Amino acid sequence: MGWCSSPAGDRPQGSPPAVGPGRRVVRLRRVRRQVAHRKGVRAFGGASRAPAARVRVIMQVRVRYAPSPTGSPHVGGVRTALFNYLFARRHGGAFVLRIEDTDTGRNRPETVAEFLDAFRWVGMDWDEGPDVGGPWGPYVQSERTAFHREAAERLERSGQAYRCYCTVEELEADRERARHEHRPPRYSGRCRNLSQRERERLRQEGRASTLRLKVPEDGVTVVHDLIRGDVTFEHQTLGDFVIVKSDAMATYNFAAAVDDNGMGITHVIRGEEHLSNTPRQILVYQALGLPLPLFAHVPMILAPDRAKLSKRHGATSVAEFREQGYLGEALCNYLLLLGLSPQGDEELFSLAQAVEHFDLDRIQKNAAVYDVKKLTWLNGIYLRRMDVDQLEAAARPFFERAGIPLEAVDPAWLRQVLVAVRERVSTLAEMVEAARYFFEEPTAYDPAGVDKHFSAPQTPQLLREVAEALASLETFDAAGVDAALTRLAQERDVPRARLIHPVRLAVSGRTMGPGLFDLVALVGRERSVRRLRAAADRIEAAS
RNA sequence: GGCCCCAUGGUCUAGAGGCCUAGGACACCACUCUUUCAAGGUGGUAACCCGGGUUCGAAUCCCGGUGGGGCCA
Repeated sequence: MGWCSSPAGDRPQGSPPAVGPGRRVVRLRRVRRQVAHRKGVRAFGGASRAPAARVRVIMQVRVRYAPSPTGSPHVGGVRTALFNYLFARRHGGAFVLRIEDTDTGRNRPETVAEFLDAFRWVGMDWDEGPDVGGPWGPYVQSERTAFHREAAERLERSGQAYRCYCTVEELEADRERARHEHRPPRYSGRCRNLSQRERERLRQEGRASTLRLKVPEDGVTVVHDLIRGDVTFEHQTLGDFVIVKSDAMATYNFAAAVDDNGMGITHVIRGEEHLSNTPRQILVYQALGLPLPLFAHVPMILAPDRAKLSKRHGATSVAEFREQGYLGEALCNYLLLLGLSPQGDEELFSLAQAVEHFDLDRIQKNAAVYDVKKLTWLNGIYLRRMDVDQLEAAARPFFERAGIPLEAVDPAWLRQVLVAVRERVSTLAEMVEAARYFFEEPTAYDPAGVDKHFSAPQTPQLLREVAEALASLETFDAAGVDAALTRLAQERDVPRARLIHPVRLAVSGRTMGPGLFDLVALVGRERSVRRLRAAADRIEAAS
């Protein structure tokens, strides 16, 4: 059968023993399997039921990310998608998106667009998906129910699955008993060997039924995980699990297996939370006589309190980061750094560069806690290195949203402001606030600054003199402002700093910001002069 | 409760038995640059979960414990 699993004692040839696979062994095995794969030993067919048909084709890598549209995409999901994307691009394969919308209760169809949006924003594109279509569709699970039904019927007909008429109460009681007796809470098998007559009688009673897969009572299923090595599950602990619910919908494990096969997926790369489900899916593949894909379970991302990510942890949804002024490229870089280590010490790289170096071998096994501070640091770097035109485009919406309309603003001047201001901020949202006084009159002066720089008795007088000097300046630019202030400081025999600090506070309302001469030059002659005089007035009025 | 995964500073990580006096990054602290604040530069504080083995030698391999996480309903 496939390369990934085997009943007890029936190990595929060429597979090394499961005992203590060191990292090195794992890698060797990985290479070997990859080769088998490349040779295209077996064709992955759509609904193909002829595993005997061996076609020599170059096997194309096909991976998928399959989100459930039940909420906003969060960083963990996006990172998993990123890994899939990288793997596909690295191996010249196809990256497929499939929407798993069969959990009808919690579905929010409108979030599908959010997912696509988030993926595009971090820089991914995909070869097949609900929006672009493709030859292996449909790409929405609820439209694939016919495949699930067909597969289920096949299993029922062949006796590999059976109808179970147990009621919820009965199952609950079983589980309770198992818990008391410290046994695994698996299905009792009560309906497994029902006679034709008994089954008929229960049906007549009007009992709802589920379809369960017959799991071999003994033996094990081993998952040959590309990241974790061999993981063994005893069938004893699995029990006959439900593959079709009483409402005729396929369960997750069943639908996922049928669809992954039906869409020609060769590598299932997904979050670690699915590792425990994998033996069930493997059992489905085997019952159906389908070749197995390769599995790789990537570690999860945890919130700072080490719990699973959830809304109460603040910004974990990609949309929130975006609204706070993080850059898609920066988030992408950060997510890649979480759980994946580049070869050298260089931590800055683009998605395209990551493709060059991507290797499942370098994915960490343990869950990672995300740290916004590092993301923020990275974002600042991206902000500072960003092309100015792109910076302008990215920043505009943030100004508009902050109530600073930009229609009347000269784009060239805007870009200069952005460049001056981006040196000292980490996000676009911060940038807007840091730049506010370039667009609006300062409404208040920094209180600490007032104490420090407005308290000297001669300050109002000096500010007025600076205003005069600027008003009569020949060329109003940074160098001119610099010269004017220096000259005035000499004439009044005060240190330059005695002028610079009050002027900064008067013109910007703040004690920090870009170099003062650039700042004044950018604010402009008119407004600078006006603000200097206004500050002088206010100081005098207050004393 | 059963099963599964995982374990290097506060956080992300390097580490494939001797290159380890455990390396890098964020954060933190100090210094430096400077008209302010940042950025930059320099330096610093800080980790192999615990206990047993195996070995001449263990962060690294094995076993057990502890802790964290996940799945099952």
